[in-house]
Amino acid sequence: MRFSKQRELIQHIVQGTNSHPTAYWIFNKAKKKISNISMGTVYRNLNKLNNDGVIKIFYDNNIARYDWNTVAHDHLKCNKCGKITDINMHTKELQKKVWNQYKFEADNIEITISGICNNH
Amino acid sequence: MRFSKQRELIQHIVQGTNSHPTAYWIFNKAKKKISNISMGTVYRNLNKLNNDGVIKIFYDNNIARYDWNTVAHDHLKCNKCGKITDINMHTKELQKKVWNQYKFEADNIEITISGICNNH
DNA sequence: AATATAAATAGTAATAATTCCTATTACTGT
DNA sequence: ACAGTAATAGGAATTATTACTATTTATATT
Ligand SMILES: [Mn+2]
Ligand SMILES: [Mn+2]
Ligand SMILES: [Zn+2]
Ligand SMILES: [Zn+2]
Repeated sequence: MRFSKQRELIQHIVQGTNSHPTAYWIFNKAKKKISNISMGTVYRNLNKLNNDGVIKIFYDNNIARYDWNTVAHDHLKCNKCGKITDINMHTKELQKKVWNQYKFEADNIEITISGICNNH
Repeated sequence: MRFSKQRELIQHIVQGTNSHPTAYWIFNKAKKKISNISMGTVYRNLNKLNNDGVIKIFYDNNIARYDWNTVAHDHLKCNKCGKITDINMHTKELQKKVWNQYKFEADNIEITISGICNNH
């Protein structure tokens, strides 16, 4: 993979926030440094970085969000303030259970819990 | 809520399959009975039925799927054949854990597990 | 340093998924 | 039967994402 300052910037933006940003948020942030950057470039590079395991993509209802934290973990989403927080459920146990009960070879477990966070 | 034959048909379609269909699949099925039905009508009524607790909506990556089974349960998605199967994890425990550890009031827990099903 | 190459980008068009708008329709009470 | 009104239907609009292509840029080779 060839170097590109666009991809480097996009990676830095994702790695510089805990907010689990959307592509559009990243695009707007990137524009401040590279004013003519395009959405196509943002999406192309986010997917590339995800495929390389540099960042992680996940879906919040029907929109993609990007996460610098590539270690398996889960999320709490507050319905009041929209904040998405990292949590850790031990999914290894679920993985085993699913194999024992359903003979299903799980390679990805996503748990998204929505509700009301401790700020309210 | 006023009666409409469109909504009745949409409800019947969702309740008549275990395939966790998308809006588009439901739309195509509905067209066979009401040829001029529109996507807007399909979405509006699916959301209405979901809000009334008649059916349940969930998201498979970035697209909505609809489920006649309104009792809390989770899903296995096969990456080879695309089949989505119902499973039961005890989310009550997770709910408690999240409250104890993070003081987060969970009102919805969605677990989607992807991998390879026992047909392969 | 100049050149060749192949990959990446910008800009735009296309597609897919969903929501919004407004004329029409159907339930309710007279 | 009729009027009033709120819900509905269909299509237009919006949003999110991907595809296309001429141009630019990084890197390897001379
Ligand atoms: Mn995270
Ligand atoms: Mn189900
Ligand atoms: Zn909150
Ligand atoms: Zn399968």
